[in-house]
Amino acid sequence: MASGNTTRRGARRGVQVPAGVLPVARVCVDVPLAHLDRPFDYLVPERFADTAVSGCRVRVRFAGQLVDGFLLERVDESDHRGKLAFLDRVVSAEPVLSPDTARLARAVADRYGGMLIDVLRLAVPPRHAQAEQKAPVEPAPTPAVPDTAAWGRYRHGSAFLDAVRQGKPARAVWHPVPMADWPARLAEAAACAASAGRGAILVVPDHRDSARVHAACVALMGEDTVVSLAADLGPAERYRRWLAVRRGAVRVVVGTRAAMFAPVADPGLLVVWDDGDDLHAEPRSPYPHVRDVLVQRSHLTGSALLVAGFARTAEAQLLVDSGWAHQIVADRDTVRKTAPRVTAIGEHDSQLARDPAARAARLPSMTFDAARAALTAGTPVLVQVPRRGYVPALACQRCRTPARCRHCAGPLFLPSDPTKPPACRWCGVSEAAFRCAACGDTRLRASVVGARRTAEELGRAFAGVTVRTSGGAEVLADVPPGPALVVCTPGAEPIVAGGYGAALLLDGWAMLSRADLRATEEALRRWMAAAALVRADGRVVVMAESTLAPVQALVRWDPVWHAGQELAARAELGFPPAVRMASVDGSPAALADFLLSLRLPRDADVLGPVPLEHTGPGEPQERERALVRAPRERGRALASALFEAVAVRTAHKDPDPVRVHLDPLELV
DNA sequence: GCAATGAGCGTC
DNA sequence: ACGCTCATTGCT
Repeated sequence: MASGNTTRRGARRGVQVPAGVLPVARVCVDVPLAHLDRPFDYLVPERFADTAVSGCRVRVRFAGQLVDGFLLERVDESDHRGKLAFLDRVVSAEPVLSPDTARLARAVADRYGGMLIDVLRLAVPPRHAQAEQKAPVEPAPTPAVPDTAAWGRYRHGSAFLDAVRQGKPARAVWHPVPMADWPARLAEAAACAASAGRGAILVVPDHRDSARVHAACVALMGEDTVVSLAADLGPAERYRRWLAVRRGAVRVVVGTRAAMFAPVADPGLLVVWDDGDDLHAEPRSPYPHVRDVLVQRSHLTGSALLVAGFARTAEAQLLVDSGWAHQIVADRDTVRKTAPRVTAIGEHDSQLARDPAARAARLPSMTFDAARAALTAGTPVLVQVPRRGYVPALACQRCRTPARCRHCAGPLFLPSDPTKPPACRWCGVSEAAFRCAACGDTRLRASVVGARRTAEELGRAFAGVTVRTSGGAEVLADVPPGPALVVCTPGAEPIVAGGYGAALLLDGWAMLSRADLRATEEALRRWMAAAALVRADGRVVVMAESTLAPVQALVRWDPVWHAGQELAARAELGFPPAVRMASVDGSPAALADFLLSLRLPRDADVLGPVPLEHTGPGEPQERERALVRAPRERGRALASALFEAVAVRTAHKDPDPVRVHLDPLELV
C-alpha cells in the first residue's frame, strides 16, 4: 500500500498533534452502559481545532470501536491520568447541543435514574446533512405585544401574562372555561414572551392540537415567528425546522412531546397543554414526562411555566399545593354561565327507558331526549364511547368500586388458573376472602364493555340522522355545524363551529372500573374534554353514578376540587404523586439479583415482585415486576439508588437486562 | 521458574 | 467489542 496516502486515518495517527488552544474535548459517548454514563476526555487534533466546537457531534474510538458522541466542552487539560486518544472525526461543526440543553438533559437523566446519552437521543433529532445547508439563519421579527383582554375573565390571568411580558419566572396551572378558544389564549401567552424578545415552547399531546395551536400562533404573530415541530414530518424537514430554532431563526415552537427539548435559546414561557394525556409520557428510556421536564427546564432557565387543561392532574395539584405554582381559574359565576348542564345517570337510576325508541337503543330516556333536543335545534350531538381494548379488572359486584389489595391497596386480578383465588397485581398476595371496602359486599365481578354497540344502536334509533365517527385510525379534526351524531373515542372529538348541542358520555362504567390508579382522574379529564365542546345552553349526559367524585366534579365543573380529592386519596394510600414510585422489570433471576444489590434509601420499600402478564407473542420469556416506593423528598436518592443498581449489572456485563421506570403512568 | 491460557475488567 | 492485567495451569 502507498505510504503517501495521508487521507487514511492509520497513516495520520502517528503525526497528529493536539490543538494549540483547549486541546481536550469532553465527550459523551453513545454506549448504552450505565456505568459509563460520564464524560470521557479526548485530544482534539490540530486539524479539528476550529470545527470541534462545544455541542457538536463527533466520532471517537472507544474501547477499540468507533462510536458516536457529543462534544460537551473544550477544556485546557484533562483529569484523566492515562493516555488520551484523539477524536477520530468531527461529524459536523453544527453545535446541536447547547450548554442549556446539556444541563437540562443531565438533570432529566438524574431525575429518572437514567443515562445522559438516552436523554440526548430524545433531545437532539437525527442528523440530516442536507438540512444543515438549508436551515435559515436570519432571526425572526419580534411580534407586537398581543391583546390579552380575554385572559381578564380568569383570576390572576392578566397578572400572569404581565409577568411573562416582563420576563419573570411566573408559574401557573390554568383551566380554561368550557368552549374557550384555548389555542388562541396559549398563542397570546406565547406572544407575550416573544414580544419581549424571548422564546416560547408550547407542548400539546397530538398533531391535531399542534395544528390548532400553530394556526392560532400564526394568526397572531405571522408565519415567520412560529414553527411546528412534529414527529411525522420526516427526518429532513424535522431536522431543518429544529435547526432553524437552534439558530435563533424562530422563537416560538409548537409541537408534541419531543418539543419539550426544543433548543429555544432564551425561553420566556413553557406550556404543557392537557398534562393528563398519556401521550405526554415519553415511551423511550428514561421515560421522561413533558410536565416534569418543563418543570425542570423552568427551574434551570428561569422561564415562566403554564400547566394548562380543562381538568387538573394530581401532579398539577401538587404544584399548586406546594406553592410552586399559582392557579388561574375563572370565578364560579363565570363557570356557571359557560358550562353546559350535566346530568349523571347511574346503572341503578330509575331513569330507565320508557320511550320505546330509547329502549331500543338501551338508553335512559333522558339521554335520548337530550340528543333529540339538540338535533331538533340544528346542532350536532357528540357521543363519546370507550376505546376498544379497555380491560377492566375486578370490581365489587354491588357498588363496582375497584377491588383493592388489603396489604398494599394494589388492584386485584383473577389468575388464569381458575382454582386460584384473586391476587394483587402489585405485591402478589392472594385474596381468599374479598370484602368491598366501600359497601362490604363479598362478591367480585369483571366489568363488561359494550358501549360501541350502544352507539351503533343509538344511530339506528335516530334514523335519518347523519352519523359520523372519529377515532382509531380515522380522526376527524372538525365537523360541519348542523344536526348529526358524532360518535368518537376519547381524545378524538372533532371541533365544531358554535359547539355541540349535547354530549352523551357513554363510557362511564368502562372508565371507572379500570384497575388503574388514574382511572377516575382520566375519566374526568376525558369527560371534560368532550363536555367543553358543548354550548352553554347545551346538555351533557354522563352514564355513571352521580355519587362518584369524578361525576360530581363534572356536574359542578370543578376540576380543582376533584384534583384535591384525588391527591388526598393518593396520599392516604401511599400512591404517586404523593410518593415517588418506580417499576422495575426483568427476568425473575435478573430482578432478584437487582433487588439484592439495590441499596434502598431510608423509608423506601419494595412491593412484589409479581409475575407480569405476557406482553405479546414476541415475549416468550417469563418476566416479573417489582415496585419500589420512597417518600417524595427521597426521590433523588431513589433515582440514584436505582441507577447504581443498574450500573452494577452493566459493569458485570450481565446480559439479562432489567428496566427501571420512574413515575410510570401505568402501575397495573 | 516461567510461558501459555483465560477470566475479569476498564473503556479517555 | 477490544485489549489490558492478573491468576491459574502446565511444563521444563
